Amino acid sequence: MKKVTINDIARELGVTPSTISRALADNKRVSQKTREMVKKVAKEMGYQPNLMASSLRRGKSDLVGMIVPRINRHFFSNVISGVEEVLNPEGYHLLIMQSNESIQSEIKAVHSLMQNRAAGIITSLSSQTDDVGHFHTVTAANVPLIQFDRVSKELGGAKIINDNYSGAYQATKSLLDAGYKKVAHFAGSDILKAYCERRKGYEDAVREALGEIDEQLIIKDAITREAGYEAVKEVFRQGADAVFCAGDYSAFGAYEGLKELGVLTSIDFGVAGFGNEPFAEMVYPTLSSVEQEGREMGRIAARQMINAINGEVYNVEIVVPVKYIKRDSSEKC
Amino acid sequence: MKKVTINDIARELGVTPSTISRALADNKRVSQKTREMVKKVAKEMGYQPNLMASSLRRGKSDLVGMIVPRINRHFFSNVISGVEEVLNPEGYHLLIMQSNESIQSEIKAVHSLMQNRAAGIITSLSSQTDDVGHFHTVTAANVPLIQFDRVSKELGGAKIINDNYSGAYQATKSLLDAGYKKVAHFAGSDILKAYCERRKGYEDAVREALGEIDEQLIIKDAITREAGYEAVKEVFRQGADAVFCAGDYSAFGAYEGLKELGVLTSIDFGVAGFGNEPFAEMVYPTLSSVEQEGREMGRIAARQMINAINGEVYNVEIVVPVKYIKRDSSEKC
DNA sequence: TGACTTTGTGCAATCGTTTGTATATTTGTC
DNA sequence: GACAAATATACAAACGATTGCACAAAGTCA
Repeated sequence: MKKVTINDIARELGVTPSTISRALADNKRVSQKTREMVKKVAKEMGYQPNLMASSLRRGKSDLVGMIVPRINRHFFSNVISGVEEVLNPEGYHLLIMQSNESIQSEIKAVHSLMQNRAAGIITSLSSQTDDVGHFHTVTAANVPLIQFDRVSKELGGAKIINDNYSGAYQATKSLLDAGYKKVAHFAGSDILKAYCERRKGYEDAVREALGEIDEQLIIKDAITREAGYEAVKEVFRQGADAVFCAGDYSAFGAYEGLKELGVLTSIDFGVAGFGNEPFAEMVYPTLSSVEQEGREMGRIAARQMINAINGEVYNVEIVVPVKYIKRDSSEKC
Repeated sequence: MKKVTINDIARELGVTPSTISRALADNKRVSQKTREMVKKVAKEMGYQPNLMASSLRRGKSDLVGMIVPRINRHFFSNVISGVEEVLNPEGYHLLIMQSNESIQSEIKAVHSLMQNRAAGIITSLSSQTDDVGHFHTVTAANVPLIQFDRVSKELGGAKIINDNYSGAYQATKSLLDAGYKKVAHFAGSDILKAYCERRKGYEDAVREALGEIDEQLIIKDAITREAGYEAVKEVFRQGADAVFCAGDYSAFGAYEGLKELGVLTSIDFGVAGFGNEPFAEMVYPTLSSVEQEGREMGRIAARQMINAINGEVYNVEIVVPVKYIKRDSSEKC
C-alpha cells in the first residue's frame, strides 16, 4: 500500500539512499555491480520514482503546460497530438487546460500552470484575450512561452503561425481562375490577426484579378454555420457567384443557404473554405479548403519548446505553409 | 528571476515560514491581522505557491491522469471537456496521455502517471489492450481508477459506459419500422465489449421483427470508411436494403459504396450509424445516428473521481443513456 | 495573586530526491 | 612498504511547503 522509496531500497541493500539514487541514474561513481543489484531490487520491490520529489530537488519539472481555447476542436486536438508526439520521447508530459475562449479561464490556467511549475507553456490565445498581462508572470519567471496560431506580438518567445495570407490568396485565386466572376468573402473577427491575414489574402487576389474590391461582398464575423447560411443569401443578392470563407463551418452554412435559394453549389456558385475540417470531403459537393497542418504545427511548437528549455534562443516567428486542397465546390463544371 | 518562497515572505515580515504557511491557508491559529498582512505581502512579492512541494509534503497531488486512445477524436475530446468542467472547480488538473490504440504506449502512460503521483486515473482502453496487468500497479497503490466506454471487467473501480445495446436496438428497430426488410450490420472488433453490445442490440431487434438473423448480413471489423465502402457492396449483393453500422465512418463509407452502385441512399437503402459525429448532419442525406453523450460521460467520470479521492466507495457501473437521432438516411420516402 | 484557559508564534521534523564534499578502500608505482 | 591516485560509498544539506508540539503572552475567574 505504501509507496516504496529509495530509502526502502537502501535499507534493504544496506547502503545509503545516495548510492541508490546514483545507481538508478547510471552514475559512474557507483560500481557496475552495485548498479545492477540496485536496479534488480528496485524492480522487485516495485519502485516508482517520485517525480515530484525529483523535480522539486532538481528545480526542473517534466510537465509542459498547454492552454487552448477548446480541446474538442479538430485543429487544436491535432496540434496537441503533434506536441505530444515530440514531447513524450523527450520525457515531457502535457498538462492541458482549456480557456473556453474566456480570458478569465485563461488567466486561471496560467496561474495553475505556474504553480505546478510547468517547464514551459504552449498556448493559443482565447478570442476574448485583448490584454496579455497575465502572461508576463510566465516570461518574468523565465518560463519558456510558445504561441501558435493565435499569437500576440506583445509577448516574447516563439510564435508558430499558419501562412493564412497565402492560403486565402490561393483559395480566392483558384475560384477566380475557375471562372467565377464575383467572389465574396465571409471574414472572421478582425481582432484576430489570423482572420485579418485571410482577408488580406482574399483582397489581394481579387484586386489582382479585377483591379478593385467590393466592400459589400465582405461579410464580417461570419464564421459560424448560421452566419454562413445568412450571409450567402446576402451576397447572392449582391450578385456574387462564389465565396471564400474564413472557416469551413460558414462554408457549410453557405451550402445550406444556396440549397434554400435553389442555387447549385459549385456549378452556379463556387465555395472554398479554410481549415479542411474532416467533413470537408464528406459533404456534397466536396468542399475545397485550405488545410492547416495542425499536427505539424504542434511538432514545431514542441521542438521550439525543447530548445527553449535547453536554453537555446527561441525568439522566432515560424510561418508554416498551408495547402489549398481543391475539391468539387470550386469547379464550375 | 528567482521564484519567491514562503521563506522569503517570512524573512521579509520577520516571522517564521510556518506562520506564512498557516496564514495563507487561513488557519485560525494565526491572527486575522497577520493573515491579512501576509496575504498582502505575498501578493506584492508575486508569490506563487509551489504545488510540487506542497503535494510532496501532503502526500496528495492535484493532478488527475487521463489516458485515451486518441485525443483528436470527437468522442474522446468531448469526454475530456466534461471531465475538466467538473474537475477544475475542485482544484484538480488533467495530465492527458494518448495510447494511440497501442498497449505499449498505454503501459508507458500508466507508469508516467504513477511516477507523477497522479491523484487518480481516468481511462478508456486502447483497442489493442487484451491484458490489463499494467493497471494493477494503479489499484495496488490505492490510486482511484475510473474507466469509461472501453472498460475491462477485470479491473475494479467505477466504470462508465454507454447503453450501447439500447442505442443499437433503437437504431435497428427504427430501420425495420421504416419499412426496410433486410437490415445488415457492420460490426466492430469483437474484442471490445461496446461493439459486442451493439451487435447484440442489432440482433435482438432483427430477431424480434423477423424471427431469425442472417449471419451473412453481419460484416465483422467494419468500422472504417473504407471497410464500409466495401461491405455495403457485399451486403447489397446478399439482398440487404439497409444497414446499421457500429460507427459513423463506416456508415459514410456505405454512402460512397451505394453511390457507386447507383443505389439511392435512404430511398432504396437505409443507413443508420453510431456516434453522431459532427459530419452526420452535414452529409447528404443526413445520417441517422446514435448520440453518445461524451461530455456527460466525462462529467460523470469526474464526479466519480472526486468521490473516490475523498475515499467514498466507487465500485459502480454506470450506464449512460444514449439517444437515437433519426435523420434522412433512414426514411424510405 | 495564582491557577487555568485561550490565543498567537516558533521550532524542527518531514515528504522523496539529488548532489557537493568527505571518507574509506583499493590499486598502482617506484 | 610508502605514497599518490583512483574508485566506491557515506554523510548531510538542500528543494519548498506542512504540521504536531512546545512555549510565551494575554485573558479569565475565583
